Formats: sequence, structure tokens, C-alpha cells
Amino acid sequence: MPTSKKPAVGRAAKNYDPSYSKGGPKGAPKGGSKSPGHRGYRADEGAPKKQRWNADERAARSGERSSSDRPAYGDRPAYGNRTERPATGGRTERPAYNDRAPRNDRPAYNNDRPARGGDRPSYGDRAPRTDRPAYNNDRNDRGGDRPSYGDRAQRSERPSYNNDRPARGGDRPSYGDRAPRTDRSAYNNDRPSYGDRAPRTDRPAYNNDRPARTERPSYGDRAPRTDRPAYNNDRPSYGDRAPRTDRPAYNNDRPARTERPSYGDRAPRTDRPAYNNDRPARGERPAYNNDRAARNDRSNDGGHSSNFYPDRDSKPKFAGGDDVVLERLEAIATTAADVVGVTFGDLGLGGNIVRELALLGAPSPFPIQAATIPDVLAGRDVLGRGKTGSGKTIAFAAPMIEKLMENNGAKDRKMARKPRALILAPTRELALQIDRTVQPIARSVGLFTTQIYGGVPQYRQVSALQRGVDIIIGTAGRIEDLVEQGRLDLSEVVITVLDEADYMCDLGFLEPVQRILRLTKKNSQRLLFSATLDKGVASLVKEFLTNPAVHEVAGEDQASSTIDHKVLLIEHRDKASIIGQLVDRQGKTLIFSRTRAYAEQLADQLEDAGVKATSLHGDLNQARRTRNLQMLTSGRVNVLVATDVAARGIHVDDIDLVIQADMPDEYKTYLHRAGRTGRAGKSGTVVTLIPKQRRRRMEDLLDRAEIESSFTTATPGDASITALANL
DNA sequence: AAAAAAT
Repeated sequence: MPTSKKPAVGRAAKNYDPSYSKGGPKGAPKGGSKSPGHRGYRADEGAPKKQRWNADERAARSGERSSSDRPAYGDRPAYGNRTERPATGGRTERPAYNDRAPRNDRPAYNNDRPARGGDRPSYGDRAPRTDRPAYNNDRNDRGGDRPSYGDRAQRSERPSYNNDRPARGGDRPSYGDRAPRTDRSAYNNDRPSYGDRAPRTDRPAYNNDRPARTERPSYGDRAPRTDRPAYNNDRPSYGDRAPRTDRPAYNNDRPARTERPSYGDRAPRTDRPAYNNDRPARGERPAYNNDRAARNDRSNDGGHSSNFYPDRDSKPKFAGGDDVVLERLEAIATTAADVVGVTFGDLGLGGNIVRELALLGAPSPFPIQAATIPDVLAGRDVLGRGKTGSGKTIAFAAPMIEKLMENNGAKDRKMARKPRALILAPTRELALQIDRTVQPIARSVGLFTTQIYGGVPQYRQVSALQRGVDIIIGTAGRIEDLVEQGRLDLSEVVITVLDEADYMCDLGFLEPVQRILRLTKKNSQRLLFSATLDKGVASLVKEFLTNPAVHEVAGEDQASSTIDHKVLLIEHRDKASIIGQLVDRQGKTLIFSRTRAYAEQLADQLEDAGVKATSLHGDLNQARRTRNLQMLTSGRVNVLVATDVAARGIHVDDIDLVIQADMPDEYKTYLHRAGRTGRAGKSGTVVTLIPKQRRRRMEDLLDRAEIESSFTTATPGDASITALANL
């Protein structure tokens, strides 16, 4: 029984999700914007509720889920850590972090629940739950969903439950003894639902907490905007331009870099031949070798080289080589000097978009933007490579929106209109971040966006789709999920963007991405972007792109970077204490760990040591992930310990130290992790901790990344460490 | 190993 109920409950929980960050905001804007019809229709019902829950939103849920999730953690017995968590006073400390307090409560709930066993009769109240199933059904209809909210009335009842519970608490003792616990397993199953309730009960509390969270208030939409500033900062990264200005010089330097020709990756590869020999291990290389063969052929054929590949100096050329994909590639390297005096308007963007870009902190285009915008507007498929923070998001978002507007005017506001553009990202955080940039631009011309990613209730997402959305930004899993549910139709998608495209082609990601791309309109426009775009995307290019234009920005190499790299050779047993000493500083520090468990453990250790630290990894529920990242962004904590979920694309201002507690497996990962610092032309330091026996491998990796780094043997308390901490 | 759906 309980099990059967569980699903229902879980769904119910999803349905009522208050936590739609954007749905609420969007709803409001829409009402203002135009289709009152839509609004009036469901918006009204939803709006009020949304308002209520909007405030709570994700935060509230995060709390809820976190608790509910924990049971799930049971699955992760592997993570001794979690078991530890309860133990870790550190987290109890987190109570400070609004969330945890709730969690403390939850244990109580657990206790309560046994009591509830007695209550269960009351749960008969759960009849509500019976209703909930209905909710699920309703959800399909959405309109029905809200009716379900009607159920909330029940929720009002719940409070009473709460009241009852205290009494029950008394009962519990007896219950506690009772089978209840036996039942608990069952309850646990139910809990999901309870999780909801508790949450709801808690929510008020959460809400209260949130007020504290200055961040969240902003959060709904604002959080993003808060972040936007960050984007702006990125654009400061425009500040990067300055660097780029420098780059020209670098370019000059590059000539010196015969290797660099490989540009990022490829030059190395030229070198790699040697590496390859060393690294037989890399399965990838075989492919590379193949490619090279192709390249060689190309060169032979027509001296044809594309920037996409090794030759940077080469201008657009057509390859007649073996690699079909490559043949069509037209590589163009743009320099800062090329775009001096160019405006977004010159590139073909309309007034509204140009004005919005200025508001976002992008008054004039960066090189990657100047390079790709015209081609995107011309309808071409594009491959773009630009350093992280160099403005890639606007490079594809602005022209994409311009095209959508041109093709459909602003006329099509039909309900449930099918989305016409799709942006795929590898992580939820990145999808969220991208939307923060895309949404305001889209709104400026009357288009709507929505995020479609997992870890949050799908109700809002589905609700947005039913109201009608033009641009979808999301991750593969939930998108496929909604497609399978028949709630998302990608057949009208005429522009698809893959951010971090090379990463999206990694094992495990490629197939879902291919399946999704196949659902989009045949021969429609595709844009692939990444800071480390390499041949790894060849398979996608071959199947989905036609005569793509390949762009990159000259001078964006490590030599032009503002990042200082250091490798510390340490004893494994000293790792924790050394990290503790390194983070004993003022600025923001991002620590990368190879595993979720270690990220969690390290965060706990640091907290126990009195350092304001938190973690970010896939074992956390989405609400906490979002919140924890926000804590670093807002400065509530100075240290974030993360897995590679935070390696790509994530922008947080002023991270001046990146510590790699575990060395990355590949050079691209190193580049992306390092790219979290040294942004906007600011200085940054990357410290990698490795045992002596890894030195050789680390040197090889740095060579591939074309990074120069010092190697220093260090033990806790060494001057080399304190010097870093004083940066 | 991690990420990406949910349970």
C-alpha cells in the first residue's frame, strides 16, 4: 500500500511545487505583456499561488527535498560521509544555513512519523493523498493541477495535523515501540509525500528563513539578476577584451607558438604525436591519430587547414581531406583588433536587443560575438570556440533571438505554441546561468524562455510550456523525460545550441544529445560552442551540421592568461591540513574534488575547522546545489568544494584561488577548472595538490594544456603555502 | 568518477 501511495505522493509533491523560480516571474511579466487570455486562463489561478510559493520557491523546497532526499541517500550507503553528516557537527552548524535547521527538524519528523503510525488513521486524512493521485492526473491537465491546489485546503488541514502531532508526540512513545517503525519503511516511502507535508509545515519556517536570505528574495528572478551582475562582470570580462586587446600582441606571440597553431588543443596535438606515444592510454587519441591522418591528407590536398584544427594561421579553407566534416569547415580567427568600432547593430541585431545587451553590460561586441553573430543571423551552422567568460552566451543567444523574432514577428503568442529554439547545457547550474542572460534579451522582443532541467518539480516547467514558450534552456535528462511524457514537442525547433559542446559529446552525454537533436527540425540550424571545442564533436558535426562556419578568437591562450599556476607536491596525509591552510584567507576559493564523497567530506572538515565552507556536487538536491552556489556568489561562504559539476561555465565573481584537491584526468578539465578564476582580466591562482608520484603525469597534462607551472614540494606550514594564503 | 530523470 504505502508503496503505491508513495508514487502518488511523490507526484503530488511535484505537482504542487511552489518552487518555480521563473514560472512565477514569467507569469507576471506575461500578464503585463500581452496575452491576458493566457494569463487569465491559468495565470490567474497560478499567479496568486505562485506569488505565495514563489517567495518560497526553490529554497523552501530545497529544504524539503533535502530531507526527503536523504532517505534516498540511503541508497548511497557508499557515502559513508552522509552517514557522517548527521554526525558532523559541522552541518548541524549549518543550521545557520537556514536549511539545516529544518533538517534538524526533520529528524523530528522521522520520530514523529512513527507516531504517525498511530496517526495513520489520521492519515486516513491522507485521503488527501488519495486526492493527490488525482493531482497527478490533473497535472496532466494542468488546469486540473491547480484545482488540486484546491486541495491545499487540505493543506490548511495539515496545520491541524501538525497540531495533532504534538499530541501524537506523546503517543509516539507507544507508537515508537510499535511496529510503526516496521512501518516506517513504508512510511519512508510515504515520506516523500510527507516530505512534502513536512516541508509545507516547514515551509512557513523556511519562508521565514528566507527572508533572512537576502539572496533569495532576489532569487526568483532576481537571484539571476544578481547573478547577472556577475554576467556583467563577465562582460567585464569584456574587460577580458582588454586582455584581448593584448591578445593581438599575443597573436603576435603566437606566431612564436608554432604549437599554438594547434590552438588550444590542436597545436598540442601536433606535439602530441610525441605525447601520443607516451599516452597510449588515452583512448581519445586513437581518434586523434586518425584525424591527424586526415589532416595530413588535407594539408596534402590543399594545404587546407581550419582553425578548428591545428592551423590557426590558416584562413577559411575547404578541406578535401578524409574527414568529411572537416572538409566543410571554414575556420576564421577573429582578433580584438578586428572588432574595434563594431557595434551590435552593425552585426545585424535589432534595437531592442542592442539596448538590452547594453543593460546587461555588453555595450559592444566581443570578438567571439562579432565573429559568430553574422553567421548565425545568416542561418549558418556555427562552431564557436572562445575562452570562458569571453561572451559565448551572448554570441549565440542574441542572434538566435533576433532570428526567432524575424521569422515570427512577435505575433505568435499562441498558447502551447511549440518552442522554436533549444539550448542544451551539461549541468543544471549552467542552464540556469544561461537563462539569466537569455531571458532578458528574449523578453526585450516579446519572446519567452523556460528552463527544463531535473531536480526540480516539473509542474512549472510543463506549465510554462503549455502557456507557450519560444526558447528552451535545459539539460538532457528532463528534456527527454518531458518529450516522452508528451509534454514537450521539439519538432518546431529551428535553432539548437550546444554549450560546452565538446563535453556534451563525452561518453554518457553523446547519445542523449543525439536523440534530442534528432527530434528537432531536420536540417535546422545548429550552433556548437565551447572553450575547448575540439574534434570530439566530429560525430555531431557530421550528423547534424551543414557547412558550419568555424570561429575562434585569436590570442586566447594560456600565455595571455592572468592566471598563475602552481603545483604542490605533497604527502597524501597532509592534504587536508594543507588545504585548510590555503583557504585561511580573505578571497573566495573554489576547491575541486574528484568525487562527491570527498567534496562533502572536505567541506565538512573545513567547517569543523571554523572555515565558512559549503559543497556543490550531484549528491545534493537541486535546491541545495543552487543555494550552496549562491552562498559562494553572495559571499556568505568563502570556500566552495565542488566536483567537476562546477568545472564548466559556472561564473562566480572574484574567485581568486582554485585548488585542485585531486588532479584532473585530462587537460581540458584543467583548463575549465582553472577558468573559474582569473576572470574579467583579474588575477587568479590555481594550485594543484598531487603526490610526488603523479608529477610526471601532471607535467604531461600541463604540456597539453600549454600551461607553464611551478612544482614545489610542500608540507603543512611551509612558506610556500602561507604565501599562497596571503595572496 | 561525474553528470544527466525519477523513484
